[in-house]
Amino acid sequence: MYRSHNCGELNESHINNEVTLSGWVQKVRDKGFMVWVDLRDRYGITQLIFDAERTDQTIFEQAQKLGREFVVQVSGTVIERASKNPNLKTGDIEVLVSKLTILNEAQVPPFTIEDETDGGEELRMKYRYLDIRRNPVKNNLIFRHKVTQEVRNYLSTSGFIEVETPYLIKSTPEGARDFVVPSRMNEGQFYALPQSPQTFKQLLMVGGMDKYFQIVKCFRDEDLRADRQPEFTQIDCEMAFVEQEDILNAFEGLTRHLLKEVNGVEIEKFPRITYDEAMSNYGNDKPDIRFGMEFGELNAVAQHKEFKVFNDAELVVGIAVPGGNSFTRKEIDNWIKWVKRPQVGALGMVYSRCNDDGSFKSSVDKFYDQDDLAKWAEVTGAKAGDLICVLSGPKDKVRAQLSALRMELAEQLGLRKPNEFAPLWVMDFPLLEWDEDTNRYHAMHHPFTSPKPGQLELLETDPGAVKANAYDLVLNGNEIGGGSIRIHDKETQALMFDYLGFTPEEAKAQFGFLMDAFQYGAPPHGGLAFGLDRLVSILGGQETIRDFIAFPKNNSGRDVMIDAPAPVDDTQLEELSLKLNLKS
RNA sequence: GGUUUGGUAGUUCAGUUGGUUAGAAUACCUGCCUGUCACGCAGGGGGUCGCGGGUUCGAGUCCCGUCCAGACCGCCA
Repeated sequence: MYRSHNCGELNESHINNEVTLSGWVQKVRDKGFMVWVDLRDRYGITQLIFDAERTDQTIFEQAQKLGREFVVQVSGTVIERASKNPNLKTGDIEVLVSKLTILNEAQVPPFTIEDETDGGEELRMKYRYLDIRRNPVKNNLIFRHKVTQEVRNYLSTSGFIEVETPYLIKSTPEGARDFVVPSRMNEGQFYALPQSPQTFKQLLMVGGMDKYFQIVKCFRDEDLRADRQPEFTQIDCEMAFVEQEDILNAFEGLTRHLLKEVNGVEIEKFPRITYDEAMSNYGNDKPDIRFGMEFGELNAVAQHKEFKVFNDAELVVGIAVPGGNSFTRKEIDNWIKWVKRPQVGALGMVYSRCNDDGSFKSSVDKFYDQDDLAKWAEVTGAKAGDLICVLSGPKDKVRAQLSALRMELAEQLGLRKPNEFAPLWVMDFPLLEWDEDTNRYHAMHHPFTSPKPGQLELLETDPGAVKANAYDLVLNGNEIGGGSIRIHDKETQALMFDYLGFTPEEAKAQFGFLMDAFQYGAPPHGGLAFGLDRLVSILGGQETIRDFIAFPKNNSGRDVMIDAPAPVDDTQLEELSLKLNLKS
């Protein structure tokens, strides 16, 4: 028996008990006459004591030689501490060791295994198994387990069935780049790893599994970000015989359940706004509504003077920065510099200080008088002490720029509080999106999304204006889920493919199986998929999803621990009938 | 593909205008220490300044190239 108890559970009630513990050596404090060892496992830390008087001499000397992260097994008596440590759950007791076994020695780890480690990101990733011993990472993994467990509980209780779908499927040209897998048995042919189980879950609806979910890995071969991994996990859900309202209710229920069970936060009804409202009020289809700073469109009150920059702009739009009048001139200049960075791309920024006496001082006083500026304040909702920041330019660009500024300002001002949760639904997304590169429309969500009733005709006249039965669930400025009511008849689906530029042959070759299925009694259906990694990290109040993934990939899609990807040897290539054609 | 920041001891970082033997903290090793728990005290070892080239009497420092890492833009139906 390696252990009778774990390192987190012993307390005063165990005093005088004989116990056996196993774990890692966190720390050795050798005072000469006594040696204390902090023994750590998943559950906590228990202090071991070796005493020159009470402990056998060979064991005592052995204890003095223990190193960090040695794996040891000890047996001994639980005793009351002479000086207690109120910061530790087990701080009232210690174990007077009578038997010590070194199960495995350890090299000195490359970084400290402590909550505040001295290790950098790269090193922690390379030795991730050591990183996982640390509380912050360990607790995140446990937190993730708790979330997925609650998801399974809630959905199962609601009658959903978890069904696994295949990982080796077929590549399609729409959407993200596929990871491809060569097939040995089918020379020259490739599987693709799924970007999502989208078509399979629709086929499950045709199969009559009217409430389906799956916690499933998805794969996209695109560049990474702090919140984006090439393999990631979705909570994928689909329901048959439902309208949009049913789906929103079902998954608002799930989200509410998670917030309550995991975070102890109760939220009544999630607000709903349309995509168009989100864009005009926040410049963004995933607004963070924990703080105000809503956009105020200033065309009507800023284009009547001789200021050419504004007069020539499609959109003049501003936000009120709460307390922003306390910014120094230098700080404001830095913000102007910030919006002019190529990543943001604004040409400049106009500002107006809202003084406490009700007066205004703007960077364009030459053009605008106090009455004008008062109207700006009214439109942006600025109060005394605020700073109005105004950008102008082409509508779509300037909205994106001001949105970036709004988020960065909120971040710097500490308005994005991690323990505050503000979910909302963004509704009525456009069905199609113009693609500059290919010079055609492509599906904003995916090609299986149904248009709003009666809008199919608009496809002929004004395709960009067609709204879809599509919705996103947004939490604290992050898209945590998205879905739609699907097309479930062959004719409409064929029409969609046609509009998206598929020839009938291409549509048949790529999605024939789906359209075939639609001919055999496909029920009306729709669903939604949550990004689990992101959801967990937001509920956990942290920014990077990597800290909630046991073995994440780095910025270039590499696993630095196992050093993947890596070349394969020639016999493997031979077997797969592949020949490399390297560019460098 | 682009913008940007960084790479110096095991680790995290400092290193001024280009100028003596490249420092600090921490980790590690040795010794001491009668209740430690961020233990303390004394001592010690530890460096291809990412790599290659250039400028210079002299380069961690300046220039060019390159590799690696981070953030962001493009991209992510």
